[in-house]
Amino acid sequence: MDVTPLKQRFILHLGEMGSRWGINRTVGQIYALLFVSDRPLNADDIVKALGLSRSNVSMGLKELQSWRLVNMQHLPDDRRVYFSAPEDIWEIFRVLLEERRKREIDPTMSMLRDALMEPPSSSEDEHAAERMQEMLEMIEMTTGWLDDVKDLSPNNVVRLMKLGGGVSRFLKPGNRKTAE
Amino acid sequence: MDVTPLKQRFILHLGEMGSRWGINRTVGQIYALLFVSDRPLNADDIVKALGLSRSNVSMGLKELQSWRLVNMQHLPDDRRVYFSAPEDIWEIFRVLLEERRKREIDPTMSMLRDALMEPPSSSEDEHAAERMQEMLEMIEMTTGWLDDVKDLSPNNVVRLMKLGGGVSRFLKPGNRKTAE
DNA sequence: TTACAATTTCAATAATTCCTGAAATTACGA
DNA sequence: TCGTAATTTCAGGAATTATTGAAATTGTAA
Repeated sequence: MDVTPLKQRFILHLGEMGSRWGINRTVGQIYALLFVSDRPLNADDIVKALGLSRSNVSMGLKELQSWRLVNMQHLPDDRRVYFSAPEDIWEIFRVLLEERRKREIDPTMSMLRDALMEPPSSSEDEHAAERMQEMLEMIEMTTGWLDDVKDLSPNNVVRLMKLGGGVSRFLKPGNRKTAE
Repeated sequence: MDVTPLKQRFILHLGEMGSRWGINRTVGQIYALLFVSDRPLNADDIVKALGLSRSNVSMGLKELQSWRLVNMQHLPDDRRVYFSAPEDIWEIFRVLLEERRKREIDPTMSMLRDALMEPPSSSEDEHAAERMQEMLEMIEMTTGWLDDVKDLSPNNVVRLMKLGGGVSRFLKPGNRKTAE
C-alpha cells in the first residue's frame, strides 16, 4: 500500500517528533497513518504502508492501545482486527493529557506525598521539605484543575480556550470556588 | 559532599522520571539537587554530591540553561559559576510549559501550516488534509490560550486553578472573547 | 603577557532502546 | 477437535543515546 506525499510528510514528521513525546518513531508513524486514514486499517495494511516488520507493528499498536489513542474494530467476514484513531480531536487531546499526567506527574505526586510524611530532621532537610511541599502543592492544584476541566464538553473546552487571558476578568481577589 | 536521605530520594526519583520528560537521568538529578538546595552550587559541588563526571555535569548544566530552568551567579572572591533553581514554583511551571511547547508543539504547527498550503489533489488527500486541519486548529487554539494565560500573575494562575470546572459558569454559548 | 583555575569540547565506549525474524500462542471456521 | 490465519512474544543484533577522560579553550589575577 502506497502513501500519498501529503500523508508521507505528516507520517515522517510525527515519527520524528515521537521521540520528544515519549513514544518511539514507529509508534508515532503508526499513529499518524491511522490519524489521516479515511478508513480503519489492519496490521498488514500498516506493514505495507510503512515498511515495518509485522512484530514491530504489533508492539506499536499495543503501545497505542495503552495510551488509549486507537480504537479496535472488526469488519464483516474478516477475522483481522482493524484500528483507527478516534474522530473527535478534542477527545484525543483530553486522553493525551490524561495519559501524560498519569505517566509523568502522578508518580512524582505519590513520591512527594510519601517522602513528606515524616518531619525533617535538620535545617537543611527543613528547606528541602519546604521546596518539595511547594512542588507538591503546585502539582495537586494543576491536576485538580485538569480533573475539573476534563469533564467539560468539547464545545466548552473550545470556549474556554477562546476566553484565554480573559478569565482574569473573573478572577477578582475576592472570588471563591463557590462564589457567583 | 553528601546528600541527606530525603534529598537523595527526591534526586533519584527525578532522575528516573527524567527519561519520561525528555531529559536524561543526570540532567534530572542535577535539577533536583539544585531545586532542594538551600544555596547555589558550583559544578564541583554537583560532581561531589551526585558522583558524576565533571564533563557530564557541564553538559547537564548547559542543557538546563537551554531549558531556562537554572540561574547563574557569581559569589564574591570566587571565580567559579554558581547555579540555582528559580524560587517561584509557578514561574518554573510557566517556563516548563513554554519550553515544552517550543520543543513539542511548535514544530508540528509549522509543518501543518506549510503542508496545508497547497490544495489536496485526491479525495484521499482531501480527507487527510481535513484531519490535519483539525489538528492544526486544536494546536493553534491551545497555544493561543497558553500565550494568554502565561501573562497572568502567579496569584491569578492559582485562582484560575482553584476555579477549576467552575469556569463553565462563564462559558455561556453566547460568550465572546470581548463580551462582558 | 603569563600562569593557572574553571569550563567546555569531543572522540571513544558504555548503556539503553529499538527493531527484526523465528517460534509460540491465540482465535476462529469447518 | 483440527487446521490455519492472525497475532504476540522474545532473544539477538542494530541503532541510538548517555557518559567519560583527555585535550582544548576560556577567563582572570598578578
